[in-house]
Amino acid sequence: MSGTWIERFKGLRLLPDDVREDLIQGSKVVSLPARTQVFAPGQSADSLLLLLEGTVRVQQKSDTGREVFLYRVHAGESCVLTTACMLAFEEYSADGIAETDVTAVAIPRKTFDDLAAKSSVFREFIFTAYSRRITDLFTLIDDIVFQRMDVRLASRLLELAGKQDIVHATHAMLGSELGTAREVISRTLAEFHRRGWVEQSRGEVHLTGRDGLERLVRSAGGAY
Amino acid sequence: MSGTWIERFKGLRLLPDDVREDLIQGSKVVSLPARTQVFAPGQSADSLLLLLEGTVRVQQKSDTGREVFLYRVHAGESCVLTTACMLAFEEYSADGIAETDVTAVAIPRKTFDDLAAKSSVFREFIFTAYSRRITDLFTLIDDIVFQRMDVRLASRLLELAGKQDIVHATHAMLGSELGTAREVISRTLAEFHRRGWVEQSRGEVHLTGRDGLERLVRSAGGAY
DNA sequence: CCTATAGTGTGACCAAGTCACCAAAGTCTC
DNA sequence: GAGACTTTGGTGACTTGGTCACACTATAGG
Repeated sequence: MSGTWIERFKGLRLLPDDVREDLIQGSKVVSLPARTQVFAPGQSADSLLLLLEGTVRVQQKSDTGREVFLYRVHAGESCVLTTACMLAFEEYSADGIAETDVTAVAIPRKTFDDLAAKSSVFREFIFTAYSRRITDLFTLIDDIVFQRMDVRLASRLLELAGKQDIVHATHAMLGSELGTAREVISRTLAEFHRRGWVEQSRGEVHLTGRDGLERLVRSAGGAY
Repeated sequence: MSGTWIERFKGLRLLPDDVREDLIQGSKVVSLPARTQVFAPGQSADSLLLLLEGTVRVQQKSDTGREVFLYRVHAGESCVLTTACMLAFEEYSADGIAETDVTAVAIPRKTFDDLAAKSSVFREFIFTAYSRRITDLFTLIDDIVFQRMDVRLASRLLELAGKQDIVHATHAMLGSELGTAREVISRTLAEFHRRGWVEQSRGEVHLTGRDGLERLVRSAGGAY
């Protein structure tokens, strides 16, 4: 009973065998191509998704037509907030878009409720996922309110680059990630360039001075 | 079995009798004086609170020492986020303060988990509460990012005034509610005064032209 | 009364969002 | 390849909002 997708989720490894069986039987693995709308406001979700591969971008459309980036779901995480909706029979206000090709486990409402009743390990898994997401939202709010844009941009660039030294994103995309205007990104990147921290070309940013960016982030007590 | 506090929570009225009994036996009603710290970061919560009387203000302390107001829990609602922490064994990053004298039902972890296993009605109650809170947070983020301060202040004044025409709060308090500086509140209120919408005195704001405020809020597609 | 303190008012300045453009780099079509 | 169109990035002028410094005023407590 090892080698199933369950092993990929730390919180589920401790599930007793019979519950595992239920979970595997009662759910199915699905694939979605990049740029699919995974869920949308006004469309009541009927499954909880656990991501196996790819990333999903969750954002909120404002009344004014603009969008705020809320968070990104990575492989090994779950779209908990879909659950919120699923269980609360409430309409969702955020929408999710597959950023890459995605494979995920879809747990339908019925299976979910059965497992929540049956297994305390499963309950804990769900609540931990919630908790983490909510904490992230708190951090996001904090950032938006108190953190300077240059610090937030530096931090996000480092995050998006990962181990590489390049970020593939237009200024407009970066602006939407941080909930700010493209112009602000352009100006801030120009400043970073002046300081020798980045080189730019169309649609990409090369990090040529990570340490500068890192120092900036640290100096502000940032999260990364 | 009517006339207990359970009746005050819509989502719990449908609980079967045996579960009600468990809930009442396994929890207790507590009272807290105004300004008590209900929960704090770094102090792992051991009960879920359902508010019977009073209000609790939930805010997040920033690294930089300032605070962001997150939301207010009213009578008939629950401190769900405490739950997140409680169940996830994670440390909480927000803190809650009783704004008034408060009475609440405290459900310890053990009871909570038993009920979650036993009753689908209880599970739905919990998830609905979560869902509502998360949606509120989304709306908050949206407001912070896209809404003008004058609209937000007008909206908040109307909300705080309720059916009365007076708000008891200093400029500093209003500033902290909206995550902005006292000076901004002073200036905006001065503007509202010039337009004949409010009169001010020390520690209070009289709404003398609700319609003006309401028009401002509506004109921006506001939430109220 | 006098003084401390909490609450409020204001001006100068800076950071960031908005608006209106323009310029440069890629794409498509013929 | 030439020309038209689209996407992306750059820039200046202006507005809003946050920060800092400091002055003024009401009120509570001696």
